Amino acid sequence: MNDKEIYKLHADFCKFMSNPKRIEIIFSLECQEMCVDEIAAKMDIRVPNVSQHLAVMRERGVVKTRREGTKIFYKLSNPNILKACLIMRDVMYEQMKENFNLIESNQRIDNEI
Amino acid sequence: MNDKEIYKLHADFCKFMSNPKRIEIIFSLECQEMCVDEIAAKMDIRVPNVSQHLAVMRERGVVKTRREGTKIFYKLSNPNILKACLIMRDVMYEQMKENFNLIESNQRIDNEI
DNA sequence: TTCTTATTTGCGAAACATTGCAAATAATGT
DNA sequence: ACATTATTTGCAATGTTTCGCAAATAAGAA
Repeated sequence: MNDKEIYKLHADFCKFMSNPKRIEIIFSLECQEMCVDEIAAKMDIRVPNVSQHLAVMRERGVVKTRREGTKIFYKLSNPNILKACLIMRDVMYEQMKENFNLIESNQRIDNEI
Repeated sequence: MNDKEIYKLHADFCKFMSNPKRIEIIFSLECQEMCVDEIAAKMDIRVPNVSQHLAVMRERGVVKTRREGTKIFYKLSNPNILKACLIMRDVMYEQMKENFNLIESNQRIDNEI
């Protein structure tokens, strides 16, 4: 397997991170297993749509399933997936704070001119 | 700002992770600043294409720039971005290893039948 | 100013992602 | 077998991403 193929697999594995609904699903599964209709109710979106997003993540091994009667429970396959999401959220928050401070100090300069 | 808006910003900030070329750029900037044509040469893709990917990341604050004459040097805005990428790559490698072991043990079972 | 080098931008074509809805499947109980 | 509940799948419409190419911009040198 060459470098380019690894980068492709890596990007494909991380694809779930580029969609707000999938990010929300990941955070919903932080502390508990949930089944499709529970997630759909919590997020207030349609069941087939949730199922489609979960399918994307299950195919890539981001989430795992466990059947219990007619219900299928979903959970994160690895707690480090949540860890990576939290790191990225923190970096984003830092970025937002810095940008806000930049605007603040520019306004101060503007007032002084 | 409500939950849904945060998830949207989060997904947008992580968008760079869902593309193999952008992942490769992130790893290229791991230890050093680089300018557009250096990255293009290293990756063997066209300069405008690299510039477009860098623009996506600069707009979102994933990379920062520094001008030096006609050259513009790019670097990661925060080392934790690389950390998150490395965590995801390791999770993926673990997953691949598990899947491989599953295939191996199924082959053993197949031979025994 | 004109030339050179480095980078960005605009735009169109092709590929891909997202969603809703209806229909299909799957397990279980009557 | 039929009904019920939970989930998935197929498909079409719409929206988004990616990429190549040509043209535009930006800094510096001749």
